[in-house]
Amino acid sequence: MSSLSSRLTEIVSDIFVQLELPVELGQVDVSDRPDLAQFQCNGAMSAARIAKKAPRQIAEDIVALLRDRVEFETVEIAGPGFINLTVTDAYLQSHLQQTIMTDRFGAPNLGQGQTIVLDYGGPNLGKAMHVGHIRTAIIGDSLRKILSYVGYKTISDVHMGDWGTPMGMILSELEIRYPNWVYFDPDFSGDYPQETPLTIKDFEELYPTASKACKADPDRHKQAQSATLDLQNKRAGYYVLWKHFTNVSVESMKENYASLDVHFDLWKGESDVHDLIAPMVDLLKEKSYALQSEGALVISVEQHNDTKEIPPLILYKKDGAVMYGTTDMATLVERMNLYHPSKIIYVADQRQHLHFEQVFRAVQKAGIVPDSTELIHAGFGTMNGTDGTPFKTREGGVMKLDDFLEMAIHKSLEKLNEVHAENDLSDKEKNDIATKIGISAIKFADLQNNRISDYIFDLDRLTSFEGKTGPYILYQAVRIKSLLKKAGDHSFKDILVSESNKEIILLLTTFPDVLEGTCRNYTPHILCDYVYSLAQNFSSFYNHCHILSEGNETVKSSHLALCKLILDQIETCMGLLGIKVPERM
RNA sequence: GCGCCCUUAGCUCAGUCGGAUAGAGCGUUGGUUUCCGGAGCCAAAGGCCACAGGUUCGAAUCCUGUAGGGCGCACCA
Repeated sequence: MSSLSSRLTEIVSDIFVQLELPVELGQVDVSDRPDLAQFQCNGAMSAARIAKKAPRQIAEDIVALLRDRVEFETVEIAGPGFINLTVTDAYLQSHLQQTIMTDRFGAPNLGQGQTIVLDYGGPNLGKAMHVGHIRTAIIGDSLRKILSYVGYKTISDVHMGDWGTPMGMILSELEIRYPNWVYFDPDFSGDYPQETPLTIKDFEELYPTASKACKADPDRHKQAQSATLDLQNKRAGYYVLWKHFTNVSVESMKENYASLDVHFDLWKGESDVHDLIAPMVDLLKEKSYALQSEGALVISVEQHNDTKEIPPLILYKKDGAVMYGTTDMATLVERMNLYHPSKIIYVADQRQHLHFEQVFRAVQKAGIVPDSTELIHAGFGTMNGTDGTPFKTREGGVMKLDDFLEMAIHKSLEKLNEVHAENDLSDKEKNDIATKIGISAIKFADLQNNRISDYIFDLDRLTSFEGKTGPYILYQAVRIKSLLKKAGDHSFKDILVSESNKEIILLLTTFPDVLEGTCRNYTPHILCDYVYSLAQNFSSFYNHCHILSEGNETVKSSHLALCKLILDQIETCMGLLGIKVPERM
């Protein structure tokens, strides 16, 4: 770690050790009271109990040893025993140049090359993607980028829902509608048609109709379950037809994810691990973990110190079909074999928490995943509308993902036409910029919330361009780009610390801490907060300090170098959030 | 019934390992442009951190209880 506060922590910790106090009490943080000092250490107060001395006395002892250090401008004690620290401008400047102005802004290497598998897609085959799929994609893809940046090798998997009951619902629905299709003729033995009988349009209506019918009629539901089982047993006609709609569906998903600018390394699904299920279950039977219960084959996941009842995970339903718990387990068999990851992170709705707990316990019990691999459910809140109930469009339906994106982009385009009324941008440029702005608004609005709390899907807020938004940050970055262009050729060298830029330089030195904090609980909102502060600080600096008219060449060059550094930081942070910065806007 | 999560400004949310005067954005009110891009900047008003106890030198943060809300609990994902 090479943030400035972590450097100071090293210095102060040494002194705590010298005084035979616990090393961790030497923790130095950015001050809560910038009017008093830049940094603070609260350890003297905690040490009082251990050392059985007055906190102020301990603070005095520590401060006596700190005063000689060249790093500090002032070292003071305040209140009950806060140690307030302010560094010299020279030290601040050298730290800036030696760590923050290096290739990755002092980013810590947390991953050390270890592998992390991320699972953040989960779209269902045969269903049009809607706004409900947006959170996992945005959060997951951002985590992928952030974790790669701090030294992990990441592998992301879209993990499609392609093997469960919804598949049987669609197949049975088609069989009811088109009983004469060859796919449904059990005696058919020739070659099935190469051409798909279905288009993506068909799916918009097909699944909702089938799902509704199954809910209303138990017999219809049984039919769907039986079709699911037949598919899982790879009944020829079903399987071929399923392949057709897999292809159609995946193509459309790829378009959706491409317009969101979300990437996956693997396009796997539940069905891909089908052949691993039987051997896995055999092994579980051998170890006596798989047991018959109420007609189903289950694995118990209770533990003796449980404070609650936790139901067993069902491996095979009584009709012999598998559910997603089983495919999730088998997927872990595959992931362990192929990648040996140190962590596997599932970015999925918090409502699935119990499911993941069951799966995690089951694979740990079965020895499929060793203790050395951490399994994490990074859950996020339920998506509600502004009235606090599950989100619906004004017409009461689900909002399709591409319609939503289109809305945001369209709104950006309108704003762009206002600003660039003189039409010095081509339509293509405008569309490109509007896309970047619209996507930035959506992604930033989503990521800036702590992922665990429920999510208010507020269209106006998600596509707003003012205040704490993606477009605001883009705007600041674009202003810097414009400024640097106007300044002409420059070699960026030293950044001189002065009163006008000290605050922003101090902020820049916290970047390594920000990354560390973001990765601690997989919460990109911490990074959002940082990049927003940075943009805000820049904007303030920009308004108070006229750069191009600066007469002193050294000062001007320093300002420009700082602007360049801030721009690079903003672009990097936004990149980690999955947001691209345009040249103009 | 059991369990998990939540409750912070009018609204939407931050608040990391317990630290000093709890912060943003929106909204409201006022100011700001002969000058680098005003999607901006400066400022003000706005808080019983749901409530009640407890632990602590110190609690929005930890513990217990209460109220309100959300969610989950065997063949859906």
